[in-house]
Amino acid sequence: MVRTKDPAVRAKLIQRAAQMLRERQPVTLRSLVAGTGASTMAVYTYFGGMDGLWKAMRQEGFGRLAARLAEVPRTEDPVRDLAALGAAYLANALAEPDLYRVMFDAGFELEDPAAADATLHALVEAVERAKGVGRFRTDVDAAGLAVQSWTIGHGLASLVVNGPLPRQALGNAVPMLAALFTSCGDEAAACRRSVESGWTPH
Amino acid sequence: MVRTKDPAVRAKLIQRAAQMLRERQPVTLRSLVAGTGASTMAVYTYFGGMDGLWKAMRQEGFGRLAARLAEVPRTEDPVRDLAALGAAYLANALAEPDLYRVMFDAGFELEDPAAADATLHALVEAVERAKGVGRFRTDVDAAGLAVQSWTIGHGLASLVVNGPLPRQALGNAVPMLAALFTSCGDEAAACRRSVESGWTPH
DNA sequence: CCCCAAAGCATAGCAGCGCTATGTATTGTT
DNA sequence: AACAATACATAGCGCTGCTATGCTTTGGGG
Repeated sequence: MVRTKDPAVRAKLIQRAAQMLRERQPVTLRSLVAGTGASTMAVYTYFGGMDGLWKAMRQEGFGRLAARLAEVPRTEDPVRDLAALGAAYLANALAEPDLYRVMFDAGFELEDPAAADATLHALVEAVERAKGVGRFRTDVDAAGLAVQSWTIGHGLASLVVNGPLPRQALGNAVPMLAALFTSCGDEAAACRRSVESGWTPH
Repeated sequence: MVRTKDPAVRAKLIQRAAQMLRERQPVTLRSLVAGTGASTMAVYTYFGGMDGLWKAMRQEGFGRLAARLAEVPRTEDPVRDLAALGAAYLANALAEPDLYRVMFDAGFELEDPAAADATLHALVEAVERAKGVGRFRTDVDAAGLAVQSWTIGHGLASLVVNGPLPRQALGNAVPMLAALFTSCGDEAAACRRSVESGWTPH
C-alpha cells in the first residue's frame, strides 16, 4: 500500500452534497465533483458509487440529528425533556427537509447502524428517568415507548416535509405525546404541562 | 378536434406500472411501454411525462387505499372501527410497499386532492360516531384526531416500509391508538378492548 | 359525402445520467 | 533507489427522460 485516501476529500464531498441538497440543486455525479477539482472517480474511490454517497449522506443526517438531540438540556422533569427531544427532532427535520427525506429513503442502510440507535437511546434514557422519578409506571417498556415516540415524531415530520400536511400540523405533537405519556402512568394535567413546556423552547 | 385519447390505454399503463412496481422492476419510460404495443410517446400523450405518471400512480395508490378503507365494516363500536381502519391502512401499505412509498414521495401532488381527503374522511366519520355514542368527549376536534390517527398509521407504515423498524413493530399501533383514544375521553380498559378487537381481524 | 385540420402516435436523436475500462501519476515500503 | 499498490484523470458505454419531426388516423363542417 502506497497511496492513501484523504479523509478531507471525503468530508468535502459530503458537505458539498449536503449544501446542494439544501439549495435544492440536483446532486449528480458530475455536478457534485464540478468545482472541487476532483474527478468523477473520487466518488468511486471514497464511496464506491452514488449509492455509497447516499448512504454516507444518511449517516451525515443521523449525525446532525444526534448532535441536535445532544444539545437538548436534561432537566429535573424527564417528561418535559421527552417533549423537548421530540421538538428538537422535528426542528431538525424541518431545518433540512431534503436531508431528512434522504435519511429515510428507500434502501435504508447505514454505515454505522449505531447512529440510528443513538438517536433512540436519547429517548430511552429520558423514559428511564421518568420511571425513576415515578412519573411512568415501572412496568413501562422503555424501548417500546421510545419507538412509539419516534413514530409520532417521524409521522409528523414525514407528512409535513413531504407535503400532505401544513407546517402548523406539527402542533399535533403536543396532544399526541401527552396522550402517550399519560397512558404510561403520568398524571394527565401534569403531563400536559410538562409536554407543553418541553415543546415550547424555554 | 378529430382524434381522441383512449382511456383504456391510460388505465393499462397505470396498471402495468403498478405491477412493475410490485415486482420490483425499475419503471422506466421504455420498459413501461415495451410489450404494450404503444410507443414512448404514449406516456407523454396520457401523462405529459414521467412526472405525470408518478402523479397518476399516487392517485392510483390513494384510490386503492380508499377502496380498502371502504371495505372496513362499520360496527356499533366506533372505537373498534377506528382501530380497524388503522389496521386496514397498515395492511394496505405493507401489501404494496413500493406503491405506498410513491404515494408520499417528494413532490407530493394529486390530480384530485379529494382522494386524500376521502381517506381522512373515513376516520373523521368514525370519530364523530364515537362522540355520538358518548365514547369521546363532545369537544374533541374530529378532524384533528383523524390527522393524529393518520400520523400514527403513516409513521409506523413509513418506518416499517422503509426499513428502520421490523414488521412486528406494527404492533405498537395498539398501545398508541389506545392512548390517543383514551385521551379523548374513552374509558381506558374498554378502549383497549375495542382497539385490540379492531386491530385483530374479526 | 368528402375532405382536411387537428390530434394521436411512431421513429430517431439529443443531452444528461451512473458507471467502468484503461492508462497515468503518486507515494509508502523494502 | 526501485518497486508495487493505490489514487486519480480521461474517454466512452449503455441507459435515462425528453423532444423534434413526420406519418397516420379520424371527427366535424361545407
